[in-house]
Amino acid sequence: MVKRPADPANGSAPAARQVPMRDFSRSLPMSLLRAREAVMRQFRPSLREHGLTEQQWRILRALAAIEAVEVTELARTAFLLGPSLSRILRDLEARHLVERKTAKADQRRSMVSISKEGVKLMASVAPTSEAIYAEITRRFGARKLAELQDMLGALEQSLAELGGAEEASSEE
Amino acid sequence: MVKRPADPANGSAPAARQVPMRDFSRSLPMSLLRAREAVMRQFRPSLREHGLTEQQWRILRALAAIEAVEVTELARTAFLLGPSLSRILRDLEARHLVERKTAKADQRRSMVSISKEGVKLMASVAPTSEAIYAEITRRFGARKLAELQDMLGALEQSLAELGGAEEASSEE
DNA sequence: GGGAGATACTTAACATGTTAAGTGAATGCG
DNA sequence: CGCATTCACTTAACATGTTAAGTATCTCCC
Repeated sequence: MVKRPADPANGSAPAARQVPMRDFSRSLPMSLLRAREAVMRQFRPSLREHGLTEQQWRILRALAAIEAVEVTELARTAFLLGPSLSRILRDLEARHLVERKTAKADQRRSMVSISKEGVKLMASVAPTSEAIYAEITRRFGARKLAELQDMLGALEQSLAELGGAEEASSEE
Repeated sequence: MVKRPADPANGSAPAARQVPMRDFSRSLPMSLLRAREAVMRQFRPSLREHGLTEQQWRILRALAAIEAVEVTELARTAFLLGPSLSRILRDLEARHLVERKTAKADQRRSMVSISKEGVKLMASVAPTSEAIYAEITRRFGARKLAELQDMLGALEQSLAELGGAEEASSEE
């Protein structure tokens, strides 16, 4: 707790304060990151008790709403990159929480679905999860929450057209 | 592009549609995640061209504003966990982008500062970075952006008091 | 002044993010 | 038909997220 007074005379003077930029802590990415972390911090303990990570939970939730999906489609729904999903599915399958079988019409595709055990696990997690979400909603305000979600959606839209990778010029 | 018609008669019926929950894609964590990803997708290519990851850039930015900081304080500013920061600092130091020296008064602490090379690198990245940020602001609207940041801050506040880990009961 | 406990990191171990490459299976077209 | 492309994943490799241990210092109090 002894807040030491910085001591700038600590040797040679470092080369700082020379590139003026927006206050870092108020940048949009940081705001979004902190907000999301604040939210997830509420859920993680509960998920952890049930042996699930955030991403595994996302996958189960995505699967719970449908009969079966292709891996690629699931990746889009759960917002995971292919490689991550590939690994996680391997593990979830080993734990018998999801099932997978190759599509008959196209041997490249595999259809993924949640298993009975998976459903059971979800049922045991969902109540707590919903309760936490409800508490968050209560604290922040349902109206404000809806408003926030709208703005986030609008932000996504604004940047969707912008693509996001075509501007490299000097290398390759 | 051949949108296959789901084919639910693909064998045994999977066990889905039994745990009703909010529409997954509209959950707050997902909204925040997607929004943040949409934003970062704009910055990553530019950072990558300069051989920096998002987190490395965060660290440099945090350091640019001050003379020197303790690692713990830097972790808070750059919003990184200790272990991540420890690894990244090791690498940034090896690349001579940051400097580190143990505090004289307390051998446990080390003071981190950005190097001249680090400043130079920042100077070469900052313009593009600022331009991208400006474009995002233009597209989404400066007013809405400020409003969004306010809401995100408010959300953090709402959940700050809630702590975020004291509710485990059955284990340990 | 010496040992218990708190501090400030660092390591370790495992899971995911991210990009690139690899693999086997469809497709298109000459 | 035959083969180059495209597709739908999976592997690989490296960086970070996340939690738990480990290590060296410091502090405090008897």
